[in-house]
Amino acid sequence: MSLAKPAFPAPDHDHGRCTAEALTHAEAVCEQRSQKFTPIRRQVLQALLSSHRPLGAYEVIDELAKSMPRPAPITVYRALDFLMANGLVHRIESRNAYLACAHDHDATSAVAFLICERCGLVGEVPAAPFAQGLNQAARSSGFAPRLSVVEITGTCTHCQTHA
Amino acid sequence: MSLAKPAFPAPDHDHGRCTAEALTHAEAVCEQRSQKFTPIRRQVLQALLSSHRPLGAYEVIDELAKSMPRPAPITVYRALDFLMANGLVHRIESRNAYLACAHDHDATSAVAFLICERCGLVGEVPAAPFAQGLNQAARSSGFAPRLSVVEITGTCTHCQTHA
DNA sequence: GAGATATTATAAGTAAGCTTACGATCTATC
DNA sequence: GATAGATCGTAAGCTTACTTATAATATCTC
Ligand SMILES: [Zn+2]
Ligand SMILES: [Zn+2]
Ligand SMILES: [Zn+2]
Ligand SMILES: [Zn+2]
Repeated sequence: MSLAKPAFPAPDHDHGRCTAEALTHAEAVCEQRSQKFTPIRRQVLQALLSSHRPLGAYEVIDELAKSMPRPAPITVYRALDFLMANGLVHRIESRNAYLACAHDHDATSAVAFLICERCGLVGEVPAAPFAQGLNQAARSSGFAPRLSVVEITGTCTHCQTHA
Repeated sequence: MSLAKPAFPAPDHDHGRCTAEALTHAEAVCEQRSQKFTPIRRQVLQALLSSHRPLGAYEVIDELAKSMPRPAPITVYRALDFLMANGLVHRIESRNAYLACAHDHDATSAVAFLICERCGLVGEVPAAPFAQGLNQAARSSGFAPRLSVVEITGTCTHCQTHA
């Protein structure tokens, strides 16, 4: 509920507002970039926003099927591609799944994901604090890093206290 | 060729020796743990060792099919599970693929993977130098990290110089 | 309002990743 | 040498992930 969103979604956060803000943000981003935030793109984003869990493409389809004629895979993939290209959705590599980005971070700035093994929720933290160490480790091997995937599994605060 | 293996496999390294050492190491590990390094497990590891590229399960099957009756998926998955459980193989999450571990690192110590976009080779670097920063970033959100997936794509030394 | 461009719908298909089920064999261990 | 546990073979099937291809709309531009 605070203005600065926490890295990990609190169980008691105002998710309605959380969703609304994300949609508003998406509209703004598309406006800014002269990109069209079409109905299907909005619906896919809404499906992902329904939780802070990453959804596989077919889970998105299932989610959408609840409120519309079941979309074809290609339809969803196109929307996901669009949303990712515009920094509105992240792909969680270790899950082959997609997560709505609830933050207003720079599209180029790297993030790390915190994946709770117990409840499945996923949070984002900025990678800036440790990105340098990461890149340095790569460069010391003569490797030129371009994109880093950092996905940390563990237990979130809430699940730790409710063991 | 040096004793301390480089993080990224050099194009001119003695791969025969590299493979032989990895197999010897695997034998030793299994011996130590009273685990059986059966023929199929050895063959799967050898298939992965044939390159420093991560192979998908079906690529492993294809590789094995060259020198034996085509194994069933389950056969390969069982062997992969065994090899991973014993720290002889890593799973590259961003590729859904498996990589033979050529290093003698502690099974519990985290590693990061360097994935060359051009040649597909993958190197390992110890995550120790930046693991602390990583864990701290997670803990600052009250998150208890257990396992980190760090996969860095970019360009390896060799491919940089041979643009 | 004609033509170009972007987006979506429809249909079908490919292939990877992984599992379930069950019987056979092999290997300790008593 | 009987029993239990581990491993492997065989067969089949399921789900997810993603693509190709083509036709239909919608939107923009002149
Ligand atoms: Zn984000
Ligand atoms: Zn949790
Ligand atoms: Zn390793
Ligand atoms: Zn390379």
